Amino acid sequence: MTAAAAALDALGDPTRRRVLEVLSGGERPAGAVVDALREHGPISQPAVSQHLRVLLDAGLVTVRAEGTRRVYALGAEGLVAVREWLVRLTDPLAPFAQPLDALATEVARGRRARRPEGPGGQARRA
Amino acid sequence: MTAAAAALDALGDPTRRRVLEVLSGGERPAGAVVDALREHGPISQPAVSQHLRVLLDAGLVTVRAEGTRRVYALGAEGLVAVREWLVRLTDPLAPFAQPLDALATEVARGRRARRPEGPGGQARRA
DNA sequence: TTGTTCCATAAGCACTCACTTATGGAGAGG
DNA sequence: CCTCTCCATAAGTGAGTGCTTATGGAACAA
Repeated sequence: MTAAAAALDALGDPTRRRVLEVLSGGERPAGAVVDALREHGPISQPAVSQHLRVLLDAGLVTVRAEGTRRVYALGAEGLVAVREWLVRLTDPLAPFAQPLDALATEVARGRRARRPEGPGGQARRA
Repeated sequence: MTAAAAALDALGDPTRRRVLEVLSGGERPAGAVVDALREHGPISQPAVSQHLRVLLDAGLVTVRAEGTRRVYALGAEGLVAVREWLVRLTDPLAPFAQPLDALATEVARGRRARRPEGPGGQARRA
């Protein structure tokens, strides 16, 4: 939910997406990410560091200290949140996963389509 | 690719995400989208129209003219592009989908090459 | 015709945010 | 100790963009 929001906000930036694509090749220290990004165009080390911070806060990457290096890797938490948000959008049944029987009943019963009515017509809707 | 980039850029805005969530309940004319968004806070009709345009360009929604109304619905094109981008990130084999035979060969050869024995052998490399 | 509804576009503005340079802390080694 | 490498943070700046109000076109009704 709000995790998906943070992740999708982070994915809104093309440079951050490229960082993730770099990390999809395996974990790398921050410096290696900088080098990889520089093959697509000039960018400063602090810029990459700031992007990594945003991705970290969004759960899209993880960090591990190794000596003087900070090794980054793809983070399942954020990626799963995005995937679930997408599924929820597409799959109309997902929000009703709990009362599954009630939903099935409604679907079976339901083909007599009713259009929303006019004045005062707030129909019974489960 | 660039379709995923456009879609992810569009998904970077919270208001646009809410538009998609509204449309996940079924297709709606633009005015109904405005009404739905207003339940979360004040917003102008042009603002929603501009967001719908961005979503349309990104393939995340489709439009259909119906009389004087413009009926919007979720667009598969953009959503699929995002899903595939996510899969490509996570699945390390995806980039090698083309030379599938070569990959299979490599896998088979790897198994043949190392025939570790007994209980003690733990070395497992990917 | 006139009037009304629905919606997109134009123009302008404020604010976010991605970038830069400068700086300093933490670890490894001489 | 000192030095070098690696990296994060601070501070400031410019461009992008999401918002607003104003406007007009298109379809339908009277």
